Amino acid sequence: MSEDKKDIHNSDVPALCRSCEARHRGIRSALNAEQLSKLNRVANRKEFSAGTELVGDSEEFQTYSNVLSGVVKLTKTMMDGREQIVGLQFAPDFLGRPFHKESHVSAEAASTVQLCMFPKSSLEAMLKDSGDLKQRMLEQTLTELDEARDWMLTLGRKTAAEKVASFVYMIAKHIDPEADQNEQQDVSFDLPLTRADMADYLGLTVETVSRQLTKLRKSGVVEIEHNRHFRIPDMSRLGRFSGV
Amino acid sequence: MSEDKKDIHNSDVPALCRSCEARHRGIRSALNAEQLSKLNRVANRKEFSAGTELVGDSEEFQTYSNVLSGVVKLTKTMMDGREQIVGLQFAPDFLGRPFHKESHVSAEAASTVQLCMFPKSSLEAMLKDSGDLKQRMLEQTLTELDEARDWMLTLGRKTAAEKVASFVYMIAKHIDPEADQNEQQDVSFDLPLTRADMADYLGLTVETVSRQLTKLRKSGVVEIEHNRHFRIPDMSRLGRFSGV
DNA sequence: CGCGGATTTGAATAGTATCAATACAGGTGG
DNA sequence: CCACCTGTATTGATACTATTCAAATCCGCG
Repeated sequence: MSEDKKDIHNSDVPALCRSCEARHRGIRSALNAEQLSKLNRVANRKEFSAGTELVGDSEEFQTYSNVLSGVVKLTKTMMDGREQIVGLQFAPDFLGRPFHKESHVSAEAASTVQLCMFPKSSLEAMLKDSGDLKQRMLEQTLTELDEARDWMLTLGRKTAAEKVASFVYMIAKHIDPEADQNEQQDVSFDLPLTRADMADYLGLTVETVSRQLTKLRKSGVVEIEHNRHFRIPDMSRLGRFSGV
Repeated sequence: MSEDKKDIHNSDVPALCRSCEARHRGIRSALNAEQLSKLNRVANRKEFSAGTELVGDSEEFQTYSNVLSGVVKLTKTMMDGREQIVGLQFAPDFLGRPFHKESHVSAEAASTVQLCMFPKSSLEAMLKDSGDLKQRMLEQTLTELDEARDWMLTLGRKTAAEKVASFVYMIAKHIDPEADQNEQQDVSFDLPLTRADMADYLGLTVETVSRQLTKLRKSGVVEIEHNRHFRIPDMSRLGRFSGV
């Protein structure tokens, strides 16, 4: 409480948090420097390899996290095994569901993931008396709700071709938020997800995803190398394929 | 600021707010009695008939509202007219998108709707210094996010039959939150939406919705009278049709 | 009682899923 | 360094679900 703000940016913030990307990107980070400094005493950085289950469905969780790097997928699964990805969390997103004992989704590392983990109680205590933290939390949650609603339109009303184009567009824009409507800007990236993940995100089968990617490739909208590396020569063109 | 709490429950709260259902149901109301009392000076109750557009897409909105009665649908529309409902707001839900100038969904009265409306600035001022309000807001937003994610599973992975059953189940449970898994409880209600609305919520066509409702009726899972009145003799049975 | 919108029903079609086989990439051990 | 092996991705043929187009029926209402 009596910490000097200047110190926060120096020795008071341990290497753990200094290297934590969550400090750098403003908007979607639920924690600011001062709060991170308080949390550092109990925080704890861990790495998980792709496929690791971080939180099971209906499982009681004891920690919250910030994503430092990699991608976490939030999924829902039906009894017979049908699966739907309902959210993707990139750095520096906050991971967890305040005010609920159990998670109603399961969280899995989609790629290698680094998390900064801290106990439930620590965050909840901070949430209680920091209006600023609540505010940031509210903002991230509202953003996630907006994204979920955008995705509902995709799931409910778009064709397979539009779905796949929308997905690629979404990822590309996440990599380079600037590239957009106007000029023909090019973006390239390594997709952190498998075709199966794409299918689970889009409510399609792997085969359909693959076929639609082939179509996009043949029409020159995307270039794909080694399955994972994508290049979009013209974002506005891809945008047109995703059906606005 | 110096208002006496006792008064809040009497004369200080005008008829407008005394009758406002938002005061009665705890969880999803973003406003408590004290806050309502402050807002009452600028609040304003209005009624809209089914089909009225409340907020257009990309429109700058100047007011927030609480839903007093009826149902508001939040929709997204594609250029070519394809439409998807991305949220339904019942009393006493809060309606609006804090921290954004424009709405990214359009809001339309699905039935006759009564709203308690107040200016953007009033709420935002309150939000600034009331941690409690932020908290309630955060809770409603998290709940809406949970609901959106549940619905993503429905949109992405369920069959038409399961979608329709899921929708009826969702509405029934909204009417009677108690009725549920265990015994064969019966619930009945008047559906506040048209078949076209159901289709837009489920990502289906009206014809498919109609066919699936017929199937459900013929198998005795639901009874339907005059198109709008539904009775579910056994909620657990309906639950089984919606595919968990 | 008749009108207009909403709903149901029917037949043909289109879009995805399913099933099956092949190709490819990355990692391992010889 | 190469051959193999395993998981991932692509491609093909067929089946099925939901859409589309068309028509009939129902419902609320003047």
